[in-house]
Amino acid sequence: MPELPEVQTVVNDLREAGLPGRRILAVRVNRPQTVAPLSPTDFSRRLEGRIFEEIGRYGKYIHFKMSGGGSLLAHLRMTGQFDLGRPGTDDEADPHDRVMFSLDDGRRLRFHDTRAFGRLIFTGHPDEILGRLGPDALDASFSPELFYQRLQKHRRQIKALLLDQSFIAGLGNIYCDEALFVTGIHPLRCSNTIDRQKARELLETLRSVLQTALKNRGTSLGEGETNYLSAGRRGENRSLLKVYGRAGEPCPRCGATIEKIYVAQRGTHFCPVCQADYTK
DNA sequence: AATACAGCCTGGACGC
DNA sequence: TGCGTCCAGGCTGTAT
Repeated sequence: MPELPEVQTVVNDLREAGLPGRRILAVRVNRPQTVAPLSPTDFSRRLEGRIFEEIGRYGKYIHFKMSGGGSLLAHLRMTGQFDLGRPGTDDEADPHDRVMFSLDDGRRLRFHDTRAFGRLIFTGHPDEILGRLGPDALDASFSPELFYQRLQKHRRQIKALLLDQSFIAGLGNIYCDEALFVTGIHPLRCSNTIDRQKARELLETLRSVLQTALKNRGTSLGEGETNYLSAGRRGENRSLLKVYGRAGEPCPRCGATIEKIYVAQRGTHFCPVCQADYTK
């Protein structure tokens, strides 16, 4: 499931595949909800003729800056994938291709999304959406001191807070569990009980976990079509996960049994010994 | 302010 | 083998 490293991998792959500079000749919307709130007709009309100029990322959003000043914001949610390849025929139509862009070099950019949670938003004012997000987790100007100050402003379960995109942008369920384990912080610990030193350690660990995952092209968990892929390739980070998806297995650090609980309605994996410092 | 929960989806895992 | 049931998860909107 795409979090920051997976989204950044998609951005890198689309850049490398030469999407920047390509002009959209035609847009086909197979699932109207994917491009809401615009209608399929408006979405298509407003994008046809524009050139993909730059591709960036903020949090889990992909930000395509288009010629003429508009922006296409893409959120992959659970199963969204971009595939930039040769044009296909209708015979090969995939029922999960939600939107297709025909490009001026004969290729086709497909937005494939099995579970259909993903969104493509065309807007002239991307800041209205991106401005609601907290600092990007990898933004170097987001300092440990600022992170500490922001933790102090809330009295929330630390994992719930890290998952909140308006607090810090880019983290999801997998990398939160991993970073809390490495730092030895219980996922239910109250955010304002984390001291300056521990806050610094947590932010540095989060970044280290994300950077490592990025080097491995992210985490693919399963084998089916809902599995994360970019440029047709799996992410190779799964074997490095220490607690996520390992409930019932021994902790790699102390040998205690990894537990699974629910925090903010998400499956949460942790070691009850290494992360025992639970303070309400 | 923090939390809970339904809703959006559907493949895949699991149990019988 | 085949069928039914439930789970996974990001995010939004609503309720408590």
